[in-house]
Amino acid sequence: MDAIGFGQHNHAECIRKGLDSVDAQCKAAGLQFTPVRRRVLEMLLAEHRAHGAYEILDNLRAEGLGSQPPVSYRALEFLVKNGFAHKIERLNAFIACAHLAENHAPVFLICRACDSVAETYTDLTRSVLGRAAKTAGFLIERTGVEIEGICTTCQEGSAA
Amino acid sequence: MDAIGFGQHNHAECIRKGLDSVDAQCKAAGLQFTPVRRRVLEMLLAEHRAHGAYEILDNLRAEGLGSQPPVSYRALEFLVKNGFAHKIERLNAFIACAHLAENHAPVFLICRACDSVAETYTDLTRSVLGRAAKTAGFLIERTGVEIEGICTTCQEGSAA
DNA sequence: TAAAAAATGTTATGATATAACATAACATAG
DNA sequence: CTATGTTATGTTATATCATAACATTTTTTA
Repeated sequence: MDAIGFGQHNHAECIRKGLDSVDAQCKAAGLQFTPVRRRVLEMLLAEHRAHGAYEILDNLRAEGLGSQPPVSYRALEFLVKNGFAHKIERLNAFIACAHLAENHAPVFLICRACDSVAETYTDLTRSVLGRAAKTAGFLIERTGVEIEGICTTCQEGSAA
Repeated sequence: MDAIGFGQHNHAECIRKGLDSVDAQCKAAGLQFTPVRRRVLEMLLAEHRAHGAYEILDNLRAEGLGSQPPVSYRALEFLVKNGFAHKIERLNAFIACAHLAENHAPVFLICRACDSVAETYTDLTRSVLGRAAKTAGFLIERTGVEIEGICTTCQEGSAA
């Protein structure tokens, strides 16, 4: 139920901070952080792994917050659109943003052994990628970098 | 029917070279480059954009080469597994590899206006991404970099 | 408080993908 | 050249992921 992200941390704190931060950002931007949206973000924050839309929906249903697919998809869309969550395309699943506040080009490290997902980021304009795009005269609007492999914890596990 | 990739080029030549190269690689590796697999690769090579599995299937069906989803998915899986094609996760679609031969960490530039996809690449170990992963002690196995935006051609178009 | 805008509820369906098992083609050792 | 294992194909059925469309409710704002 822990050792994720990758690395130990005070997870309750991590959830609270995430919710508080989004709460504040929504107030500032005049966005409605409704019960369903808040609860979905809370579910995503609960674990540093990607959650499928139907998994989220099952939870919402159990709590009487919604029962049909559009409910979870809408909440997730809201979170993604406003930068509070990201979609991991490779997994068709969603994860809470780990770098709220900063404007960033997210990079995901996906462990195929334990399914945990860590988020780091890169300054795209200064990276190899940015230069490559520039050379091609390509106007970058959005980026997704997904790296699949084995996290530190799982490497240790198999080495034992 | 052209001006893709991004940039003009002899496209018939481009298709022939792709098929020949894969043909040779399969022979060398003892892989069966069967009619269905060859035809699917040819379809992918025909245009520098991503093709959905069902679009491929429709074509195969029209040619009497297969009629059920597993047919196209299997051929695509073969091509992807052996590095002859890539899956663009963001589009749930497939594209012929533009850098056969070289061992590369592909980077896709996806134009949301004309749907063309250009493939470039990065040396992952030396890039920002590689360093980020290294810091986290993450063992990289596969990478996918997808950049969405507007290609040169389409920028010119809207500026006119 | 009326009108507009945003969010939610609900039905239905579309789009993507694979499990599972039967059959056929191919490879190669005897 | 044929038995055996392996790889590829055919086919049915179903799992999984996602959204269009429209009715209703809530919230915002004029």
